[in-house]
Amino acid sequence: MALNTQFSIAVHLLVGLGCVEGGTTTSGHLAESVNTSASFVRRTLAKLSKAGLVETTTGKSGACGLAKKPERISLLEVYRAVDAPEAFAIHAYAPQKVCAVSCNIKAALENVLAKTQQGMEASLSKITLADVIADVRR
Amino acid sequence: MALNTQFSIAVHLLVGLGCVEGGTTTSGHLAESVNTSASFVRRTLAKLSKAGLVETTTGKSGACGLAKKPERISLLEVYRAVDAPEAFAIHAYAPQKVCAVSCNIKAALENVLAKTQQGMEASLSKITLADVIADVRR
DNA sequence: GATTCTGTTACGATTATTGTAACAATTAAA
DNA sequence: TTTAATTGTTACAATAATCGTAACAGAATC
Repeated sequence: MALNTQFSIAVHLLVGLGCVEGGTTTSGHLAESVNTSASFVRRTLAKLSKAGLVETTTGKSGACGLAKKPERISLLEVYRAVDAPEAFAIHAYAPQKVCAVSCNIKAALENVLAKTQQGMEASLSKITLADVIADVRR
Repeated sequence: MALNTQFSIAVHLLVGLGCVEGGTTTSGHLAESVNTSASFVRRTLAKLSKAGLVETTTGKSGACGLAKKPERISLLEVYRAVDAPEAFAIHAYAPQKVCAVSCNIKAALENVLAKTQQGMEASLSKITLADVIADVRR
């Protein structure tokens, strides 16, 4: 499997929960649909649960379901819930004192990252889970 | 070093080239400023060169310099030149025929990725290398 | 009390990225 | 003409991050 697919899988899981008969199912069934391990599903669901996007019940006949209507879940919330990686990473380095670029580039790159991140997040905030579900059903 | 720092390093290199006395320098000097290997610098510079952002001369007293004025280099060009990873990756999986979500989610996720990518790239396109250089000099 | 879930942790396998080294090609300088 | 210094490229090892697997505690139903 490719790397950094947490967000993608999280959306898949939520769409699954939004489409399933009765509105709830188990991590095992979700894992089949996503084709990954039940354990990874549970780890991801736990994050979504902590973020208030998913409700779970433990114990026998425990299950997972959406905590909110799909119309009220934006993909930005999902992105943040699974703490997916940022738009890009800034390289670590020991600034060379004699080099102005080396000393100041980090702050400048952080500005660039902030703007890039904002652009990406603005797009994510405009898409709701309901949009994705509608797209899947069509 | 953290992963996926290609874009960040590429910007660092270009800022270095934009600031250096005389406008040109060698991969060895750049590597010192970035604190990475000269070889990785050369690989990255080669991509930037193929994209027309950097000019290089080989041979003894070979060197690298910006191919265009910093005002005319957008960070989107840099991003594309180093083929940095996309905003997120879509997980690979074998669609389960009985599951509508599993069958259709991929296309829906591709739509999401396209929009997210657009948001990110729009932000990058608005920042020029000159902006970053000004930020470093300040 | 047994069963069947979730939540969590630990650890190994896998994969992608980065570092290192080597060498050919190129050009200036000696 | 030879030498030296540089880029461009490749191959491979080292490193780091992600993902899969397994195990187990806690919880709730049967």
